[in-house]
Amino acid sequence: MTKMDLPQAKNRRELNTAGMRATNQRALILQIIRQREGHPDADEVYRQAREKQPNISLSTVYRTLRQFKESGLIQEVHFNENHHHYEAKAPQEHHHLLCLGCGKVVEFQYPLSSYVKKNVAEAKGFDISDTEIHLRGYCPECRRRRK
Amino acid sequence: MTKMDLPQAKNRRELNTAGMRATNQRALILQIIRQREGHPDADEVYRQAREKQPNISLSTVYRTLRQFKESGLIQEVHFNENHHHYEAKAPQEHHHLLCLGCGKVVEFQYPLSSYVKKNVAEAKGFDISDTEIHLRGYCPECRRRRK
DNA sequence: CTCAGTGCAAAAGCTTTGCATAATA
DNA sequence: TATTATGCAAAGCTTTTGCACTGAG
Repeated sequence: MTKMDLPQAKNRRELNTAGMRATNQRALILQIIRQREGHPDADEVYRQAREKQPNISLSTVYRTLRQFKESGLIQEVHFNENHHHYEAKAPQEHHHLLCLGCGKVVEFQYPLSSYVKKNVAEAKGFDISDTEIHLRGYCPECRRRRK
Repeated sequence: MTKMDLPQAKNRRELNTAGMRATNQRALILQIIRQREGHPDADEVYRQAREKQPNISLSTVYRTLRQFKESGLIQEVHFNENHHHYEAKAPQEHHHLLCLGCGKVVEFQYPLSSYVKKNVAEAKGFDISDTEIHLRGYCPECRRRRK
Protein backbone atom coordinates (compact mmCIF):
# COMPACT_ATOMS: atom_id res chain seq x y z
CA MET A 1 0.00 0.00 0.00
CA THR A 2 1.42 3.36 -0.93
CA LYS A 3 0.19 6.51 0.70
CA MET A 4 -3.07 7.79 -0.61
CA ASP A 5 -2.72 10.76 -2.89
CA LEU A 6 -5.25 13.47 -3.50
CA PRO A 7 -6.56 12.64 -6.94
CA GLN A 8 -7.29 9.15 -5.67
CA ALA A 9 -9.40 10.50 -2.84
CA LYS A 10 -11.29 12.75 -5.21
CA ASN A 11 -11.90 9.89 -7.58
CA ARG A 12 -13.26 7.76 -4.78
CA ARG A 13 -15.82 10.35 -3.88
CA GLU A 14 -16.80 10.66 -7.47
CA LEU A 15 -17.34 6.93 -7.73
CA ASN A 16 -19.65 7.00 -4.77
CA THR A 17 -21.58 9.86 -6.29
CA ALA A 18 -21.96 7.84 -9.45
CA GLY A 19 -23.51 5.07 -7.36
CA MET A 20 -20.59 2.65 -7.34
CA ARG A 21 -18.52 1.30 -4.52
CA ALA A 22 -15.17 2.99 -4.38
CA THR A 23 -12.75 0.14 -4.72
CA ASN A 24 -9.03 0.51 -5.16
CA GLN A 25 -9.27 -0.97 -8.61
CA ARG A 26 -11.83 1.50 -9.82
CA ALA A 27 -10.06 4.49 -8.32
CA LEU A 28 -6.85 3.40 -9.99
CA ILE A 29 -8.39 2.81 -13.39
CA LEU A 30 -10.12 6.15 -13.34
CA GLN A 31 -6.88 7.82 -12.38
CA ILE A 32 -5.00 6.11 -15.17
CA ILE A 33 -7.44 7.18 -17.82
CA ARG A 34 -7.56 10.72 -16.56
CA GLN A 35 -3.87 11.26 -16.17
CA ARG A 36 -2.89 9.59 -19.33
CA GLU A 37 -2.36 11.33 -22.61
CA GLY A 38 -3.84 9.44 -25.47
CA HIS A 39 -6.50 6.85 -25.90
CA PRO A 40 -5.51 3.62 -24.19
CA ASP A 41 -7.23 0.35 -24.95
CA ALA A 42 -8.16 -2.16 -22.28
CA ASP A 43 -4.84 -3.90 -22.40
CA GLU A 44 -2.88 -0.69 -22.00
CA VAL A 45 -4.95 0.24 -18.99
CA TYR A 46 -4.39 -3.24 -17.59
CA ARG A 47 -0.63 -3.12 -18.01
CA GLN A 48 -0.41 0.29 -16.42
CA ALA A 49 -2.71 -0.70 -13.59
CA ARG A 50 -0.60 -3.72 -12.73
CA GLU A 51 2.35 -1.48 -12.01
CA LYS A 52 0.48 -0.12 -9.01
CA GLN A 53 -1.70 -3.10 -8.19
CA PRO A 54 -0.05 -6.26 -9.45
CA ASN A 55 -3.04 -8.46 -8.63
CA ILE A 56 -5.59 -6.60 -10.62
CA SER A 57 -7.23 -8.79 -13.21
CA LEU A 58 -8.00 -8.11 -16.80
CA SER A 59 -11.66 -8.95 -16.18
CA THR A 60 -11.86 -6.21 -13.63
CA VAL A 61 -10.42 -3.79 -16.12
CA TYR A 62 -13.00 -4.77 -18.70
CA ARG A 63 -15.87 -4.69 -16.24
CA THR A 64 -14.77 -1.34 -14.92
CA LEU A 65 -14.33 0.25 -18.31
CA ARG A 66 -17.77 -0.88 -19.33
CA GLN A 67 -19.30 0.55 -16.21
CA PHE A 68 -17.47 3.82 -16.45
CA LYS A 69 -18.65 4.13 -19.98
CA GLU A 70 -22.23 3.42 -18.98
CA SER A 71 -22.19 5.96 -16.20
CA GLY A 72 -20.57 8.52 -18.48
CA LEU A 73 -17.25 8.86 -16.68
CA ILE A 74 -15.29 7.87 -19.75
CA GLN A 75 -15.92 7.57 -23.44
CA GLU A 76 -15.25 4.82 -25.86
CA VAL A 77 -13.49 5.72 -29.08
CA HIS A 78 -13.59 3.53 -32.16
CA PHE A 79 -10.62 3.64 -34.40
CA ASN A 80 -9.81 1.35 -37.29
CA GLU A 81 -9.32 -1.61 -35.06
CA ASN A 82 -11.08 -4.60 -33.66
CA HIS A 83 -11.06 -3.32 -30.15
CA HIS A 84 -12.05 -0.25 -28.21
CA HIS A 85 -10.08 2.67 -26.91
CA TYR A 86 -11.03 4.91 -24.04
CA GLU A 87 -10.58 8.46 -22.94
CA ALA A 88 -11.75 10.53 -20.02
CA LYS A 89 -14.92 12.46 -20.60
CA ALA A 90 -13.46 15.74 -21.68
CA PRO A 91 -14.85 19.10 -20.61
CA GLN A 92 -14.42 20.31 -24.17
CA GLU A 93 -15.94 18.29 -26.95
CA HIS A 94 -13.28 17.24 -29.38
CA HIS A 95 -12.71 14.86 -32.24
CA HIS A 96 -9.95 12.80 -33.77
CA LEU A 97 -7.58 12.88 -36.67
CA LEU A 98 -6.03 9.47 -37.34
CA CYS A 99 -2.85 8.88 -39.25
CA LEU A 100 -3.09 5.81 -41.47
CA GLY A 101 0.68 5.73 -41.74
CA CYS A 102 1.94 5.77 -38.18
CA GLY A 103 -1.27 5.37 -36.22
CA LYS A 104 -0.89 8.67 -34.45
CA VAL A 105 -4.07 10.26 -33.16
CA VAL A 106 -4.41 14.00 -33.02
CA GLU A 107 -7.30 15.66 -31.27
CA PHE A 108 -8.99 18.69 -32.60
CA GLN A 109 -11.75 20.96 -31.51
CA TYR A 110 -14.13 22.44 -33.93
CA PRO A 111 -17.35 24.35 -33.37
CA LEU A 112 -18.99 21.86 -35.60
CA SER A 113 -20.62 19.17 -33.57
CA SER A 114 -23.22 21.31 -31.92
CA TYR A 115 -24.06 22.69 -35.32
CA VAL A 116 -24.37 19.27 -36.90
CA LYS A 117 -26.24 17.98 -33.92
CA LYS A 118 -28.82 20.66 -34.16
CA ASN A 119 -29.36 20.55 -37.88
CA VAL A 120 -29.11 16.90 -38.70
CA ALA A 121 -30.66 15.59 -35.54
CA GLU A 122 -33.71 17.76 -35.77
CA ALA A 123 -34.19 16.94 -39.39
CA LYS A 124 -34.47 13.25 -38.56
CA GLY A 125 -36.18 13.66 -35.22
CA PHE A 126 -33.28 12.15 -33.32
CA ASP A 127 -32.30 13.16 -29.84
CA ILE A 128 -28.52 13.08 -30.03
CA SER A 129 -26.40 12.25 -27.04
CA ASP A 130 -23.01 11.71 -28.57
CA THR A 131 -21.06 12.76 -31.64
CA GLU A 132 -18.01 10.99 -32.94
CA ILE A 133 -16.06 12.47 -35.81
CA HIS A 134 -12.98 10.81 -37.23
CA LEU A 135 -10.86 12.00 -40.06
CA ARG A 136 -8.39 9.53 -41.45
CA GLY A 137 -5.41 10.37 -43.57
CA TYR A 138 -1.70 10.96 -43.41
CA CYS A 139 0.13 13.21 -41.02
CA PRO A 140 2.83 15.62 -42.20
CA GLU A 141 5.68 13.22 -41.39
CA CYS A 142 4.07 10.30 -43.15
CA ARG A 143 3.16 12.40 -46.15
CA ARG A 144 6.79 13.28 -46.54
CA ARG A 145 7.86 9.68 -46.14
CA ARG A 146 5.36 8.47 -48.71
CA LYS A 147 6.03 11.11 -51.29
CA MET B 1 -25.40 -22.71 -61.15
CA THR B 2 -28.04 -20.14 -61.93
CA LYS B 3 -27.85 -18.07 -65.05
CA MET B 4 -25.44 -15.22 -64.93
CA ASP B 5 -27.12 -11.89 -64.50
CA LEU B 6 -25.87 -8.55 -65.63
CA PRO B 7 -24.69 -6.99 -62.38
CA GLN B 8 -22.55 -10.05 -61.84
CA ALA B 9 -20.82 -9.59 -65.18
CA LYS B 10 -20.26 -5.95 -64.45
CA ASN B 11 -18.84 -6.75 -61.05
CA ARG B 12 -16.44 -9.27 -62.58
CA ARG B 13 -15.05 -6.71 -64.94
CA GLU B 14 -14.66 -4.31 -62.10
CA LEU B 15 -12.71 -6.84 -60.10
CA ASN B 16 -10.33 -7.34 -62.96
CA THR B 17 -9.87 -3.62 -63.29
CA ALA B 18 -9.04 -3.47 -59.61
CA GLY B 19 -6.31 -6.02 -60.22
CA MET B 20 -7.99 -9.05 -58.69
CA ARG B 21 -9.04 -12.31 -60.20
CA ALA B 22 -12.77 -12.39 -60.75
CA THR B 23 -13.87 -15.39 -58.76
CA ASN B 24 -17.46 -16.36 -58.13
CA GLN B 25 -17.02 -15.68 -54.46
CA ARG B 26 -15.80 -12.15 -54.96
CA ALA B 27 -18.44 -11.31 -57.53
CA LEU B 28 -21.10 -12.59 -55.18
CA ILE B 29 -19.84 -10.72 -52.13
CA LEU B 30 -19.58 -7.50 -54.04
CA GLN B 31 -23.09 -7.97 -55.34
CA ILE B 32 -24.43 -8.63 -51.86
CA ILE B 33 -22.93 -5.51 -50.41
CA ARG B 34 -24.06 -3.39 -53.29
CA GLN B 35 -27.61 -4.63 -53.47
CA ARG B 36 -28.20 -4.71 -49.80
CA GLU B 37 -29.72 -1.93 -47.81
CA GLY B 38 -27.93 -1.36 -44.59
CA HIS B 39 -24.52 -2.11 -43.22
CA PRO B 40 -23.94 -5.84 -42.95
CA ASP B 41 -21.17 -7.30 -40.85
CA ALA B 42 -19.02 -10.20 -41.99
CA ASP B 43 -21.36 -12.80 -40.63
CA GLU B 44 -24.38 -11.33 -42.36
CA VAL B 45 -22.54 -11.27 -45.65
CA TYR B 46 -21.51 -14.87 -45.05
CA ARG B 47 -25.02 -16.05 -44.31
CA GLN B 48 -26.40 -14.33 -47.34
CA ALA B 49 -23.61 -15.59 -49.56
CA ARG B 50 -24.22 -19.18 -48.53
CA GLU B 51 -27.72 -19.00 -49.92
CA LYS B 52 -26.24 -18.72 -53.38
CA GLN B 53 -22.97 -20.54 -52.85
CA PRO B 54 -23.32 -23.01 -50.02
CA ASN B 55 -19.64 -23.91 -50.01
CA ILE B 56 -18.30 -20.45 -49.51
CA SER B 57 -16.19 -20.21 -46.39
CA LEU B 58 -16.17 -17.58 -43.72
CA SER B 59 -12.44 -17.08 -44.24
CA THR B 60 -13.08 -16.14 -47.82
CA VAL B 61 -15.64 -13.63 -46.73
CA TYR B 62 -13.18 -12.06 -44.33
CA ARG B 63 -10.34 -12.09 -46.80
CA THR B 64 -12.53 -10.61 -49.48
CA LEU B 65 -13.94 -7.86 -47.30
CA ARG B 66 -10.47 -6.87 -46.27
CA GLN B 67 -9.31 -6.73 -49.84
CA PHE B 68 -12.29 -4.81 -51.06
CA LYS B 69 -11.73 -2.34 -48.32
CA GLU B 70 -8.08 -1.97 -49.23
CA SER B 71 -8.83 -1.44 -52.88
CA GLY B 72 -11.55 1.03 -52.03
CA LEU B 73 -14.53 -0.92 -53.36
CA ILE B 74 -16.23 -0.90 -49.99
CA GLN B 75 -15.95 0.96 -46.75
CA GLU B 76 -15.73 -0.23 -43.22
CA VAL B 77 -18.05 1.39 -40.72
CA HIS B 78 -17.41 1.32 -37.00
CA PHE B 79 -20.41 1.31 -34.78
CA ASN B 80 -20.49 0.68 -31.06
CA GLU B 81 -19.60 -2.92 -31.44
CA ASN B 82 -16.72 -5.31 -31.33
CA HIS B 83 -16.85 -6.05 -34.99
CA HIS B 84 -16.93 -4.22 -38.31
CA HIS B 85 -19.73 -3.38 -40.66
CA TYR B 86 -19.43 -2.72 -44.35
CA GLU B 87 -21.12 -0.71 -47.03
CA ALA B 88 -20.56 -0.11 -50.70
CA LYS B 89 -18.47 2.91 -51.52
CA ALA B 90 -21.20 5.42 -52.10
CA PRO B 91 -21.12 8.02 -54.86
CA GLN B 92 -22.34 10.58 -52.33
CA GLU B 93 -20.49 10.99 -49.13
CA HIS B 94 -22.76 10.35 -46.22
CA HIS B 95 -22.65 9.70 -42.52
CA HIS B 96 -24.54 7.81 -39.87
CA LEU B 97 -27.08 8.42 -37.19
CA LEU B 98 -27.28 5.51 -34.74
CA CYS B 99 -30.19 4.79 -32.48
CA LEU B 100 -29.04 3.60 -29.06
CA GLY B 101 -32.50 2.22 -28.39
CA CYS B 102 -33.29 -0.02 -31.33
CA GLY B 103 -29.96 -0.08 -33.15
CA LYS B 104 -31.37 1.45 -36.29
CA VAL B 105 -28.90 3.26 -38.52
CA VAL B 106 -30.02 6.24 -40.55
CA GLU B 107 -27.81 7.75 -43.18
CA PHE B 108 -27.57 11.43 -43.73
CA GLN B 109 -25.76 13.69 -46.08
CA TYR B 110 -24.32 16.89 -44.97
CA PRO B 111 -22.17 19.40 -46.82
CA LEU B 112 -19.81 19.31 -43.95
CA SER B 113 -17.10 16.85 -44.59
CA SER B 114 -15.39 18.74 -47.37
CA TYR B 115 -15.57 21.82 -45.22
CA VAL B 116 -14.13 20.09 -42.18
CA LYS B 117 -11.61 18.31 -44.33
CA LYS B 118 -10.33 21.52 -45.71
CA ASN B 119 -10.25 23.54 -42.53
CA VAL B 120 -9.26 21.06 -39.89
CA ALA B 121 -6.92 18.98 -41.95
CA GLU B 122 -4.91 21.87 -43.22
CA ALA B 123 -4.59 23.26 -39.77
CA LYS B 124 -2.79 20.12 -38.68
CA GLY B 125 -1.06 19.40 -41.95
CA PHE B 126 -2.92 16.18 -42.53
CA ASP B 127 -3.84 14.85 -45.93
CA ILE B 128 -7.32 13.48 -45.31
CA SER B 129 -8.65 10.54 -47.24
CA ASP B 130 -11.70 9.60 -45.26
CA THR B 131 -14.20 11.18 -42.91
CA GLU B 132 -16.40 9.24 -40.56
CA ILE B 133 -19.11 10.97 -38.58
CA HIS B 134 -21.39 9.16 -36.19
CA LEU B 135 -24.13 10.71 -34.18
CA ARG B 136 -25.61 8.53 -31.48
CA GLY B 137 -28.91 9.08 -29.78
CA TYR B 138 -32.52 8.04 -29.84
CA CYS B 139 -34.80 7.89 -32.83
CA PRO B 140 -38.33 9.31 -32.71
CA GLU B 141 -39.93 5.95 -31.91
CA CYS B 142 -37.53 5.16 -29.11
CA ARG B 143 -37.85 8.65 -27.67
CA ARG B 144 -41.57 8.13 -27.41
CA ARG B 145 -41.12 4.72 -25.84
CA ARG B 146 -38.64 6.02 -23.29
CA LYS B 147 -40.63 9.09 -22.35
C1' DC C 1 0.65 -24.32 -66.75
C1' DT C 2 1.21 -21.16 -62.99
C1' DC C 3 0.06 -18.69 -59.37
C1' DA C 4 -3.63 -16.39 -56.90
C1' DG C 5 -7.64 -17.71 -54.37
C1' DT C 6 -10.37 -21.05 -51.69
C1' DG C 7 -11.97 -24.20 -47.95
C1' DC C 8 -11.06 -26.24 -43.84
C1' DA C 9 -9.33 -26.48 -39.41
C1' DA C 10 -6.72 -24.52 -36.08
C1' DA C 11 -5.04 -20.50 -33.74
C1' DA C 12 -5.06 -15.88 -32.22
C1' DG C 13 -7.02 -11.58 -30.27
C1' DC C 14 -10.48 -9.25 -27.59
C1' DT C 15 -14.22 -9.51 -24.36
C1' DT C 16 -17.55 -11.73 -21.32
C1' DT C 17 -19.07 -14.96 -17.78
C1' DG C 18 -19.46 -18.38 -13.68
C1' DC C 19 -18.18 -19.05 -9.37
C1' DA C 20 -15.81 -18.94 -4.96
C1' DT C 21 -13.46 -15.39 -2.23
C1' DA C 22 -12.64 -10.70 -0.60
C1' DA C 23 -13.92 -5.99 0.40
C1' DT C 24 -17.24 -2.09 0.80
C1' DA C 25 -21.05 0.28 2.87
C1' DT D 1 -23.71 -8.39 7.91
C1' DA D 2 -25.51 -8.00 3.27
C1' DT D 3 -24.30 -7.16 -0.92
C1' DT D 4 -21.27 -5.76 -4.47
C1' DA D 5 -16.83 -6.34 -6.61
C1' DT D 6 -12.76 -9.10 -7.56
C1' DG D 7 -9.67 -12.79 -9.37
C1' DC D 8 -9.18 -16.77 -11.83
C1' DA D 9 -10.18 -19.85 -15.33
C1' DA D 10 -12.98 -21.05 -18.88
C1' DA D 11 -15.81 -19.90 -22.65
C1' DG D 12 -17.41 -16.91 -26.54
C1' DC D 13 -17.12 -14.19 -30.45
C1' DT D 14 -14.65 -12.04 -34.25
C1' DT D 15 -10.86 -12.30 -37.20
C1' DT D 16 -6.53 -14.27 -39.02
C1' DT D 17 -3.46 -17.91 -40.65
C1' DG D 18 -1.29 -22.42 -42.53
C1' DC D 19 -1.74 -25.62 -45.87
C1' DA D 20 -3.26 -28.61 -49.49
C1' DC D 21 -6.34 -28.18 -53.30
C1' DT D 22 -8.87 -25.63 -56.97
C1' DG D 23 -9.64 -22.53 -60.57
C1' DA D 24 -8.70 -18.09 -63.19
C1' DG D 25 -5.79 -16.16 -66.54
